[in-house]
Amino acid sequence: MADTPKSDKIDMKTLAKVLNVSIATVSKALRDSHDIGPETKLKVIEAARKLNYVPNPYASSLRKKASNTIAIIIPEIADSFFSQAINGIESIVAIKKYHTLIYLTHDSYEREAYMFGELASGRVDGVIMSVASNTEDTSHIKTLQQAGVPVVFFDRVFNDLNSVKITTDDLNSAYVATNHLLDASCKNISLVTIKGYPSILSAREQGYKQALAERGVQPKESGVVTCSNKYNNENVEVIKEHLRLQKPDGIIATVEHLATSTYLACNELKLNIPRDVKVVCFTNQITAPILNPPLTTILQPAFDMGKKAAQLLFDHLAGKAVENNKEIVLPSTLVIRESSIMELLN
Amino acid sequence: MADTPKSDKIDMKTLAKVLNVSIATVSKALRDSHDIGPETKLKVIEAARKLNYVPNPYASSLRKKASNTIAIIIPEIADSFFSQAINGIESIVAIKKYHTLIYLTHDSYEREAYMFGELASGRVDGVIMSVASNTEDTSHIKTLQQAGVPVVFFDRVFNDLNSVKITTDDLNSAYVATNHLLDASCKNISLVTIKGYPSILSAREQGYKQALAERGVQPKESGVVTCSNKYNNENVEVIKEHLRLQKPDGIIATVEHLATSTYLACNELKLNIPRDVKVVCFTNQITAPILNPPLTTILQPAFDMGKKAAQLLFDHLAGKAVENNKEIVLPSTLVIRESSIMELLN
DNA sequence: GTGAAAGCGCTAACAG
DNA sequence: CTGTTAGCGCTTTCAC
Repeated sequence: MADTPKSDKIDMKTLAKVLNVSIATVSKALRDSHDIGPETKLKVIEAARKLNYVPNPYASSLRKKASNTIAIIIPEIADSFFSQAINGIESIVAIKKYHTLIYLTHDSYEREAYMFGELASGRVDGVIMSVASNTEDTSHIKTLQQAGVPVVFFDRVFNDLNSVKITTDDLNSAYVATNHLLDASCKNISLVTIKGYPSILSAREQGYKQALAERGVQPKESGVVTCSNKYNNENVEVIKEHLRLQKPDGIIATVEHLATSTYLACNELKLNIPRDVKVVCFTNQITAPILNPPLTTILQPAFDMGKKAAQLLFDHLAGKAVENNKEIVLPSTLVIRESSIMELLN
Repeated sequence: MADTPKSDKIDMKTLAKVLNVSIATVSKALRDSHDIGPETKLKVIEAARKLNYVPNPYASSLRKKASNTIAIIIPEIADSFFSQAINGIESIVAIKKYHTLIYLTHDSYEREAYMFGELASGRVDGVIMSVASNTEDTSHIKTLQQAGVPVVFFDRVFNDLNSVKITTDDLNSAYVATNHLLDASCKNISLVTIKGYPSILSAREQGYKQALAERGVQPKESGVVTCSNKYNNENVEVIKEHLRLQKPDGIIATVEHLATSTYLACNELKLNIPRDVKVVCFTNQITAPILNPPLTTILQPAFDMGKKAAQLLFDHLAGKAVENNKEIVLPSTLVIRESSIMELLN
């Protein structure tokens, strides 16, 4: 009834019949095997092209025990860091002519573990991932690794796992950002952050505290504002409350969407950025320069992190010796704009 | 040498052996077939769980001629519209326990056509796509459809193709935006846009021109600024040039990254938004309210478009009668902020 | 250089 | 209710 007239699928068998050769010959010719004569090869390839032959990937995967597919497992996608990282991964995957399965954990350990389960039995040849914020048990990851599937981590990594990790210098970036605010004569700097995220946000918090301590400021717990993971109005309220109570003159926001919340909170309280509060945020959003005021950011090398992760995964798949516990740290850069500058430019 | 001790893959055969039943019984028990006794079923499921059995997806796909996988084919991913749409798609895919392959065309017809080729032979059960800007020939799409793979379009669609399409009311949104600027007493409104994108940007251009015409303003060609597809500095120069020559007092930017370019161009020329130029942009970026000034946007229902596209694809896959040429139009909304407002709020 | 045959792991008839 | 059997479409020894 539907108008989808199944066009006659042509497979190797029919191809072989048409060409009056064996199916084995077709297979070898198409994979450019050394033991097929050049004319035969040409004939086969020509016929395949003409008849629009497309090999069945699953038959081939089943036989070869290789899927030519990788998985990307990340917490979320509507985030410029992750989407730029995907671009980096894709830049390599496309060259290798692999396929990419994408899975979003929405920062849930349960989903992450479920997804890893789905990847057993050869669905993918390798995995690139950034772990969910509430993942503590890593057995799902280990199980997959033990099954022979390499897992490369980027951004949010697990240090106790024996595998390649691509990170950026979170601790140092926060350290630099904090010092930058101190240099801009902030006396009371707060960190606006999110619960969880073991590896990465705690590194940022450490960098922040370390910088304060070195400058003789005792970091107090009340300087850390804990927001929710989701982009919502609640966070604006939490930050407003903090601004009212603690009256910080500097804020470091540790994740992208908290920039918006922080700006809105300041606006609603009629606090001027940077005069009353100076702001720095970890974000890759392209709108940073046109915010009110232009936002000082810690720009992460998202694309390159994704690209590097993919490169190392493919090195591993190609059997190249990849140091098992390799940890690559790509630098983030502090891009200074008006939101953290002392003297207004006018 | 690598420390990846292939754990003994356990398959149905070994599972059957352990349980002292036939392999068929195992298969049926696991798929909850009606003709297996409840105790046997339990025994099998229990053993499978205990031995950590995971079915080989490719063997099953090969046999069933169904992959439980769909493909998303989109121009780019570092764009809030597309990443939010993916979230919408994923919200359904996750429920259906399907898998998602993702392909980025980078707006290239050649890559798009290549990717469609890869999808023949059953790699996916269905496709959700937004076409590349320079795709004119649709034979690659038709070929896949004729092979029985349903293709659902969203956002950038082809009208001559016989399939489900999810769009937003681009023409009307531009029409509304233009009228909004006219109401704000703009006399000389320009459209900042991009070459190509047959379906969607031309609809926006039409809406713009139609609104002008109805208000007795003859739209002139010089009112349309053509930028490049990529986010770069060149676009800023093109827009500056236009601002200098045409002195528009209103600008409608048709794609997300042109908001940044337009703001930067105005800043560099020291043109005040909204006093000298009022700006409206098609964008879903969450930073719109904190720009300088807050940006009036045409907000597209990205998540819902993706979700609806996925729902209809699964309806089709489930054999439900889906009207073949169904076209669903979800409304965009004009969110008015300071960038297009006549009187400053102070 | 080419072909026959076995089988990857699973599902679906069909018998019993 | 359970088991036997025949493939899905491809790759890969191993004979010829």
